[in-house]
Amino acid sequence: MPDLLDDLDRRGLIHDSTDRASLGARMAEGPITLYYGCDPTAPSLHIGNLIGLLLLGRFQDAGHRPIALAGGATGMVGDPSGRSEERNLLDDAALTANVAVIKEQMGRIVDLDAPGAALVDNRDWTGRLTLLEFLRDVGKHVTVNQMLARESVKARLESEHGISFTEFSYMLLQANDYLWLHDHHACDLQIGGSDQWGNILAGIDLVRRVRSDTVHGLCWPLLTAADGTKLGKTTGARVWLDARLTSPYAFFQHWMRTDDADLRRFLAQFTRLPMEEVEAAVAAHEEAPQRRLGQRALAEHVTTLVHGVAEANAAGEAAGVLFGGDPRQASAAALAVVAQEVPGTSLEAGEALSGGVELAPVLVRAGLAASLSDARRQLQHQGIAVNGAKAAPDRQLGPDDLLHGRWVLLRKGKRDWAVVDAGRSRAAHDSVGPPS
RNA sequence: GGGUCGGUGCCCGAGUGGCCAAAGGGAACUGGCUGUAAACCAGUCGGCAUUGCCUACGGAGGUUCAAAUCCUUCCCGGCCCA
Repeated sequence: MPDLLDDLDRRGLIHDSTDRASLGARMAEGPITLYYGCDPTAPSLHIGNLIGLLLLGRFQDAGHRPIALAGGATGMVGDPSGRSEERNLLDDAALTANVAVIKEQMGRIVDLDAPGAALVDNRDWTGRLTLLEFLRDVGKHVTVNQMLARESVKARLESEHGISFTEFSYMLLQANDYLWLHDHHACDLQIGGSDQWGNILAGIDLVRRVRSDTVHGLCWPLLTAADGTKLGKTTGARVWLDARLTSPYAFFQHWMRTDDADLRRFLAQFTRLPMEEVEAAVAAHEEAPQRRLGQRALAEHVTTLVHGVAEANAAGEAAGVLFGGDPRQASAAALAVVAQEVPGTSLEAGEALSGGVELAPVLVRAGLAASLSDARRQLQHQGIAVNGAKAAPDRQLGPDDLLHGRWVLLRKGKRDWAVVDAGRSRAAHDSVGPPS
């Protein structure tokens, strides 16, 4: 087994760390307890959180003890890091629901039932902390001068939006988490994205001041895709771990579309493949980039990790049908798989194929267009294909369009597919419309 | 609390009575070229309707034939003063 820190280095996962040598020495002594926290600001984690969870897993594999923290308390306050504006606060019910989802998702990626591992919610200890205790036990150890020096605070002070006292206090809550975990779980390492570095340092300082103990921090570079956009977004929207928000098929496709330039890094950071295999996969890919072997390997690994083997296979199979060749040649069984994976709709009452069905409203229902205007625009621009063949702007759906007597495949642009299912009632089938 | 400046479409940002659904940039979408990639070129980018209507420029009122643009008031923020 190679040295863990060296391995992380090769994967490009170490952006910054507290004294590397002493951290290495501490890890060599025996199992270290480390934590990674996610705030429940949305109803699901997204692929950006995957790095941290996987990292917990990497440490676990190396014999260390991971703690996943759901920020039930910090989520109420809102982290100003990387934010140009004040956050909107979530109400209690939404927060509680989000925490439940996040906990489940964390457990899916990391084995939190293993001995030494833990899943915690910082609301459990922060919720009962009184204001006076907080001011005396935490606030007293931190100078406002230091807090003002933090980049995230500075940026907000200079912006016209300002920063509320609530968000300004955020770093103290997170620092207190570290202290609490250090006290109760002997946690000596906190990991996070580089945007968390300031918060992590605040915790390390607090532990040193209050307990005179040296604890560690490690952060990975905040990911951006090769084109400079923030990671975790496809077509402007986040890629969620929740299958209801991002279907396994869409999830799979997100990775299939990875830029060649990002392949090595993503394989290294989003999969548990040994680095030798990552290098081999990249080398194989570069032999014949047009075969997209690297993207496929990446998509299969990550989708399996998040949604399981069965879903990953189904998504891959559906992609094979859609991108393989002429969908009119596909078997009924293959189309059934596609219909499961791709967004879909069915015919409305009153829409009879024999009479010809207007395409635009169907595109909207299937989620391929945002509005009728948008749908018409796409048709006008030759952006829509029916069963793989470009559709004229006045194209209507008729009985001859049914594949295997049941399905019509619609495509927008090169890669967005949807299926019209004439064999099912609409109510049971609609599956469009995740939040943004 | 006082003064002052500001709140524009997904984001940034012009516009300061009609020619404004609102310049420009970014993002996004489609087409072309490709490898379900990148880069590049072209088009699109509030909604409904096939050249007309509706909804929009922080909220609510008002002035006017006509307001994102003027007035009143409320909410939110920056800066200065207390």
